[in-house]
Order: sequence, then C-alpha cells, then structure tokens
Amino acid sequence: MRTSQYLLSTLKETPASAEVISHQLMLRAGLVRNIASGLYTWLPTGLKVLKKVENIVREEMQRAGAIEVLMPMVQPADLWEESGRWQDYGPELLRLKDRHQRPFVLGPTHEEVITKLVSNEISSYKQLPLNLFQIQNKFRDEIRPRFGVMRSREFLMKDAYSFHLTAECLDETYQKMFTAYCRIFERLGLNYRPVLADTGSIGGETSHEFHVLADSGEDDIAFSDSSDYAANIEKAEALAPQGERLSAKQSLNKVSTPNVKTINDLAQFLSVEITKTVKTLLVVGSKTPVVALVLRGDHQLNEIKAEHLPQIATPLTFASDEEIFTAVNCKAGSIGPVNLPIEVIIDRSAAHLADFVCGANDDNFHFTGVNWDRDCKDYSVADIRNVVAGDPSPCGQGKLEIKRGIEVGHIFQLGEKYAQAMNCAVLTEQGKNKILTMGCYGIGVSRIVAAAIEQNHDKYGIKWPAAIAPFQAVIVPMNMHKSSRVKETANNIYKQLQEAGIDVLFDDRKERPGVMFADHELIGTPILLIIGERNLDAQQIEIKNRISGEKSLLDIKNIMSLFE
RNA sequence: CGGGGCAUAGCGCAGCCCGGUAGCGCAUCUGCUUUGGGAGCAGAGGGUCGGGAGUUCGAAUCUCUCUGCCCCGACCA
Repeated sequence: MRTSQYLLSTLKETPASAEVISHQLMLRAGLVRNIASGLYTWLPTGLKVLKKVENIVREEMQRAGAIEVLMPMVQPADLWEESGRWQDYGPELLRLKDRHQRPFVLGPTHEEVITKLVSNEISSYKQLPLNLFQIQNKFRDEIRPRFGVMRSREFLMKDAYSFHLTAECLDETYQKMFTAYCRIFERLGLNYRPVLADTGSIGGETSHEFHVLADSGEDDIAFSDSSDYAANIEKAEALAPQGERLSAKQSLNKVSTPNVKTINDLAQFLSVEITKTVKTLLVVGSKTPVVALVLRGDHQLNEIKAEHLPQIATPLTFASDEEIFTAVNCKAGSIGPVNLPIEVIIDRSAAHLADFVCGANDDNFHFTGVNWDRDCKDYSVADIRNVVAGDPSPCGQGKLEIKRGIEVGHIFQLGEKYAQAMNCAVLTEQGKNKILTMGCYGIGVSRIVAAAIEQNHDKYGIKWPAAIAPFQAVIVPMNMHKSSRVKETANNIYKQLQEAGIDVLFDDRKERPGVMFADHELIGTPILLIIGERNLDAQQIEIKNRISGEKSLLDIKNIMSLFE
C-alpha cells in the first residue's frame, strides 16, 4: 500500500474528548473516528488491526471444533419474551418497532436466536455436541459509554454457543474453549489472565473471565501471590478471619459524636482504629422493606455478593433517606446493629470484632465497646465484602494481590436456562426427550484492539504486537523526490516485498523525514525500512525496530531475512 | 437517572464577566527556500459562534428553552 493512495488520517494534537491512552492513540493514529456517543467508524488502518484480531479468533475457534454462523443483529421481541429477558434485561436492551409496529430488539447477545435455531435444526442426540460461533456487531445501550471502543455501544464480538446432552460433555467443551482462549491471547501477544468470575445477568454456574492486565482496566482482579488462583473481585471470596473472636472487655457505652458523618471522622473523633469500627448500610429487602448490612469500617460492600443473598432484592438498591428514617428513626450516618428492628446481616470480618464502635440509631450518637451476642443477638453472617490486598487467598495458598484488568473474554456454563425456556430438546438413545445443556463463550474483538494499545505503547505512539500490527513493515524513503537512487531502491524493495506477500506500507508522500518518522511511530508499524543516500553506496538500508527502538544496517540483498 | 462541565474554522483554544465589523496556534492550498526526527518566509481559502425563541437600535456575548458531547456518581451508613 502506498500512502499516497491510502487514508492515513493521523492527528498531531490529541482530541479533548479522549481520556485513556488507547482512545487518544486510536484517534491520533487514524484507527477510529467517533460518530455519536459510543459509536465509532473504523478507518482503514484500524480495520486492518480489527480484521487481524478477528482472524486469529476465528482460526482458534475452528481449531477447537466450533463452526461459524451469522445471525441477524435485529431480533424479534417474542424470542426475548420466551426467554423472559424482555422483562429482565433492562434499558441496555435497545427496543424498536418496525413499520408494522411489531417490536424488535437490537441484539446485545444471541442466546435466544441460537437456541431457537438449534431447537429447530437438531432433533437427535447423534447430532451432539455442537458448538456454533459468529463474529458480529452487538449493540448494548450502555449507561455511560467511555474510553473509545473499550466501552462502546456498538462493538464487534465473537460469541459461541455449545449444546450438550450431559454436564460432562459441556464441561469437556468448556475446557476446550478455555484452552482455545489461552491460545488466542497468547497469539495476540497480550499479557492476560483467566480469572474466576460471577455469571452476572446471563445466568449459569461455572464461569471464567479473561482479562488483559492494564492500569486503566475497569475491573479489579484478585491474585494469589503463590498459586494460579485469580478471581474477579466481584467473585473472590473473603475468608473468615482465623482464630476465635476475642472476648468482650469493655462495656457498652453511648457517646455523643456531634457532626461525625463519615467512618474516617468517627475513627479520628474517638481515636480508635478504623478496623475497630463497623458501618451499617441499609438496602431494599426481597421480603422486607429494608435489610441492614454490617461491614468493618475499612471494608467495602461487594454488591454482587450481597445481591446473591435471598433476603436482598435484585438488583441491589440502597434505601432512600425516607426509607431509612421510617425503618430506624435516624439518619444514614448514625445506624448501627444494636437494637435494630430489622434483619441484620454482618460480614465475616465484622463478625470477628470485639469491643467495636458503631452507630447508635440516634443522630449524633455512637456506641463504643460493642460486642456481638451480648449487645446484638439477632443476626446472620455472610461474605459480603470486597477482598483487599493482603487477605489470605481463598485457595488456601498465599495472600491476595489486586490488579486492574480489561475484560476481553468470558466463558460460561449456562446449563438449561435457555434450552428449557425455548424447549430446545432432542431424543436420547433411549428415545426420551431431553432438554439440552448449554455453554456460551464471548470475546470482545474490538475491545481487544484498545486493550492491546493500553498494554503496548510509549510516548511516541502504539507498539503493536507483531500478530496484529496493521502492517508488517513500512518503507520510509529519505527525500525520494530529490534522489533517483532512493526512489529506485524504494520502489524495488516495495515490489519485492509485495511479491513475497509481505503486508508493507510504502510512504511515498513528499514529506520531510521527521513527519514520516513521527507518523509511523504513532501508527506503530513494527519495522521501519529507512532508505537514504547515506547508506546506498554500500547497498544498505537502515532498519529500525519500533518495539525495541534498535537501529541497524542491513544489506539490501538480505532484506527477506527480516521476515523469516 | 442524579450531579457537574463544555459546545466559536478540520483539530486545540481565546473572545462572553462589561453587547458594537469573529480571533490565535496547528492543519489545508499556492509560491520560493529547506531536506536523516513534527522546517522558514510570503500569500490564500475556510465560520448560519450547536438549534430555536426572547431582550435590544445592535447578541458569540444577556435571558429562556431544546439538543449533543465529556466527567463524576454506596464509601454516607
């Protein structure tokens, strides 16, 4: 490709709307352009990268035995009513009507369509197992699209769905997909981790997420420092503290705490460690108006864990000021578990405290010297907090560390949820009807492009892993319009590389060297072939490696050695 | 959805408070010079100041309204 016949579209200045580095570089390098909130056009260079990612994903899915299909993006609403998600999915599901006023949705995922398809096409156990995938645009009407294509509303996703007679068979395919995903991210050249995950709105049991590690990631991942254990913080279990709870030494004492609003204020005002305080949060209950959740002062509520408790309404909703006042007759900052007239659930770590401090259910008062069972008897204990760095790993080995990750893949064992709802069944060997069990496996193809940049860049621009670089190499001639030797050499090398099937860009613009270098380092092509009068007497060109920054001279006749 | 911010040339911004001929840098185009790391000089093109309504002799500027974009949102219990 010659730049004179191409659309480079690089920008010198960073558009003000871009916050994270990958978004800034994708705009500056001319990979994408924003068209509306969460909607992007892929420019030629960006599309080349996207296609390379897509092809690696496709090859590995096929290698693992999955078969490609393509389903429509627009789906009839009745399929979603059949699965129950017309009610459950919420405003992320974009609903629309056609000219006959028939309701449709813009597909955020395809469980319904694929289950319907398989239920129509498959009727015998002999046709199983089956693993179908597609690579297709999805639409999710995100509350807050951000970070460019990292969290956009329309995005490219690979989604696969497998169908099985037995849980064992599902498990086998799940393991194959796990392995295929590892191969994909290794081929992409990314620093990634598979982590245990919550199954979220899709439902089901076993689940792993694949995360690319990057500080700008939106998820917290907990790792053991001495085993393979890794889990999304939503899922990572906080173990109960070791040993017996200390016995009560202090007596219950109500103290005045005027203008103390926060836990930090409280700890400071009473000169106690924040770890000797508890905070009490009121959330909407499933059977009662409100339920109290009690956490140690320095801990944070894990909303996912809390939402899974049967006493708590889904989705988790914090009680309003009015609901709080109705239930406990005080303001939010003064609630505590002592004599609380509602159901109390305490976190394992809070349950281990003795002689602690809490709100007195009376504005501007707190209790000190509080002890479970003596001062507060009616409660249950659960794991409802986020783990923190230094907690013991739930696997039993080592301590947890926490890092940020970008979720780029997610695999689930769905079970029978959709097959049941849509009556997807086959006849068994015994001639009996059996509902199928399903797995589903997603990869965010467009998000991978952004994640790769987050992990591979420097102050000059993108440093693409070789497997997904838009070009394998770029020819950068110095003052080609002045030197017929440079021009001839550049053209010859371009022709030779093209004929050898190398994806090479030839910068034939009449630009100054500095402009060319800056553009190509921004775009991040791995190898720069710099052709100038300087080295031509010796029949050499200069090679610059974008990743390492190393420069070297190479005899022109050996040029193919670069691509072996 | 709630809170905050922004909207002026392709991009980045000033002008607005205090109403009076729409500006700067970069980019673009032309010419000359320059040529191994985002050049210099001279000139040129490019704007319904996000839309609508109002106040006024006069609105980018003041008022109202709509739209779009960006940021933040248990941490207080």
